[in-house]
Amino acid sequence: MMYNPQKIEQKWQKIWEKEKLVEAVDFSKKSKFYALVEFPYPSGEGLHVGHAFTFTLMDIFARKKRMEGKNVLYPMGWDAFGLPTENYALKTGIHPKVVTQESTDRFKEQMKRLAFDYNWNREVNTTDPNYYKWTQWIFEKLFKHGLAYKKEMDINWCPSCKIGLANEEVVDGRCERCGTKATKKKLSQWLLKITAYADRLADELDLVDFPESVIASQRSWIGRSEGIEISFPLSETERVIPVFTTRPDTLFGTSFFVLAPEHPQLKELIKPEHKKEVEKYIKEAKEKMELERIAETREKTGVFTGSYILNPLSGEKIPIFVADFVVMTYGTGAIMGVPGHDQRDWEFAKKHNLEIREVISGGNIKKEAYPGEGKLVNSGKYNGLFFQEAKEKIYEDLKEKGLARKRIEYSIRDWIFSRQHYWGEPIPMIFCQNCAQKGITFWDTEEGKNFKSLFKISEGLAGWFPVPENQLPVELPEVEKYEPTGTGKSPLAAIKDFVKTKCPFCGSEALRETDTMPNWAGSSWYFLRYCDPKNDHSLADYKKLQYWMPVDIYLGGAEHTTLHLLYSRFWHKFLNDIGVAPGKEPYLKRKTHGLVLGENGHKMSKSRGNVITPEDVKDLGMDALRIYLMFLGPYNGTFPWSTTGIKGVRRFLERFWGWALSQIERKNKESEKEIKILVNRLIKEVGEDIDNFKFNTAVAKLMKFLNEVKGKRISKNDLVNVLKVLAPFAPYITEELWEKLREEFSIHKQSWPEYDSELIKEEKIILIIQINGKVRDKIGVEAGISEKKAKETALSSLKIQKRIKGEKIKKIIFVPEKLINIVL
RNA sequence: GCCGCGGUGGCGGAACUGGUUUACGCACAGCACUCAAAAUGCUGUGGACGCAAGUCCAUGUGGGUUCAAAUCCCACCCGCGGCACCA
Repeated sequence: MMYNPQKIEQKWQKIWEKEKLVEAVDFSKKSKFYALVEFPYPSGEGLHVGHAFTFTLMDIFARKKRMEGKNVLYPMGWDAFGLPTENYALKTGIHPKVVTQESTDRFKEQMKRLAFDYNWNREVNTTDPNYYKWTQWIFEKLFKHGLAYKKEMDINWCPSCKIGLANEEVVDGRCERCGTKATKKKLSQWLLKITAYADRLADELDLVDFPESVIASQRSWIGRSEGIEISFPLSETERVIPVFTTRPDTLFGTSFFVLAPEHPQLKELIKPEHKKEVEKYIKEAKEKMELERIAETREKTGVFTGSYILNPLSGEKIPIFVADFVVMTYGTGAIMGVPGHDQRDWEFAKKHNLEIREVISGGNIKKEAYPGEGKLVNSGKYNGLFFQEAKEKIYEDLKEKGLARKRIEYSIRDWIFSRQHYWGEPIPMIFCQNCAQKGITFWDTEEGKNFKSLFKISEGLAGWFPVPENQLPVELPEVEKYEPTGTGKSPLAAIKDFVKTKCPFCGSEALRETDTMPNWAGSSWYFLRYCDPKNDHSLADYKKLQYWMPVDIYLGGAEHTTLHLLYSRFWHKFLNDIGVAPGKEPYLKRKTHGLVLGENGHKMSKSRGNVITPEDVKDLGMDALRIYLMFLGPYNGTFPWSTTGIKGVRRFLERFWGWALSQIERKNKESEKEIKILVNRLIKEVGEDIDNFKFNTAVAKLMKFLNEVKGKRISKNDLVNVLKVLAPFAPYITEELWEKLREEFSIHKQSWPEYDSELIKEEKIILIIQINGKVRDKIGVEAGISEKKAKETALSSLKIQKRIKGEKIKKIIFVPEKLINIVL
């Protein structure tokens, strides 16, 4: 009988649909396992083999866990808010809701064809009002707890998409999506105080099993830096200007002082004779900023203000400059210039002929700044101290004078949460002009007064009220035009019925917020919703969350290590703080998957025309596709697609099919011992490979096994075990052969076979005989051979005798079960 | 510049708790089947020299540790990813 994968696929897909295989059962006594793979954005083009790669990895892993008897939660859903859908709607006039429905239907059908065995009864969709009701609910909680605030600010703006961008969405100064150069625009934006969780987001990475690279990326994104704030007294007034430094030990090396062009105290320090020059510089710096001053040459420009500041310990008079290499967004917007021990300061000093003073010995400061360690010199009473010690001492002395305090700086910024688009969750807030004028905030209302906020409430929120919870969700209204207005307002602003509402506090006319949330919002908590996807009363039942959470293994893309992963950890920690989600961390273990490139080695994209979809290889069969994708290489690698490669896998399945059928016909009673050993080893090794995410070598072992047993007889029992081991990889062919064996439906409800550990013990080993570490002979010997016997065997080898003739044996090294090395 | 990961045949990759380098597959070559081709099967395939048995050399480069290094250490080169006037 010919192997006809398409026929088999159609047959079993129908049966699996009707007769459910395995469900995830809430509160089952079996031990739970939560296997999660990042849910996709259902693009109009459908699923390609890159998606298939990722999903197959987890599908095999989850199937194995089920076979091991675990109660596996293995869900799928749709991260469906987003620009492409909106853009498509813009072009065609079809409602994004309709487009999304079509796309998700298509994805789902493709996933079913690929035999991804998800718990479809737990499907979630971020664009479903019953889902985003809770996304909005979380936002309101963030607001009430002081973690959401509004701020007039310069935001990154994409002139092409006409949308505000988060810092994370600007890559090399360009819009992450369309590549247009980002500009700045002043808009009033909602921000989330992720900075309040910066320490925990960094520290609690110790609690989870994430790849080293992910931890490093997250820590560097958070960018914690511990230092002190030193106040420098101005020479002419009583006032001080603080700086942030991690190197107080270099204080005596300060030969200049720099303020950022935007520094609030700058104006009063400009002396009349420098006014023209300084104001010109500030103006230029501002313009430069708009043209991205980062990308420009890093020449250390700057001008003298005419004013001086005093070294807080030595009293030395220090000139104050303004320079744009100092930025207002980090530290205090002012620095102490220590050219001897900071490269940027060194360059600035060179350019402006300022003194470069050595205060830490060990480098050659004539050539370059020395940022390393050493003893203090030229530092008065601190001379001779090691820099670490000096840090402490100087800090103590400054603190005594009230001129220093410990300070931690982060490079992470608060999360800009407003988007000026239609296809996103409406931010559920109402602005009341009447209350705003009276300075009334949510926390002045009856509800607000009784509300215990976990964090300090930001100012400037007068007149802003969350939509009462019983009115959630704030549904997206129908609109005629999806175009962003380009004025900085979302298309929702044009819908009067939507915008006009009543103030929940005073009842007078009020306006709804018309911005929507970024597409990171819905994905920041979806893993919780899978645990209880249809709950109307809460985002998920706490008991169910306690049962299923945390996610045991989370597979996702490298592009999400600093954004999605950080945002969702932040939300989870917050939800834990307010008692609606258990556990400090949502994900126990994170794995980063690789990428399948087009056949030409470039990233698959419609515009490059190198996209391969499952449909393109349907003749070869989905089992072949699954196995081929696993066989490409390690799960985290990047590989070009190869059509000849997948044909090789198809040949393997073809041979397997033929071999298995002939075994079924023959009805062998017993396998030879040698075959039994091979089967038992296969069970062990493939099982371990799956556990270790080594799917490529698991496939290699299956292929090797077939090569070794081809043409040989195997008992039914052994064949059954081989099928079970192959089943997670190739669900269709194994189900079909299972049926031919007249076994009870379905192979996918079976448990993972056990192996006989006695049987697979090696009886014979190949003893490697080396001379001076080079392999000179290999002899088959019994396992567990003694050192004495091994030596005898080695020395009796003719090849060895020839080589050691006339030489003196210095020593012989024996490694049990492995080798013997004769040193001459 | 800093942080993380990597560099093994013509290609994707195995082997990394130090102990047979190149598993498995692709590609290629020869043979069989065929009028022929495709498909399939069998055999071969790291490099150099050799008719051969065989010998020597090979895991980015250069050193080191060790009886023994793809694996550990040092320096350097290259590639990928992240961060970056961060004070």
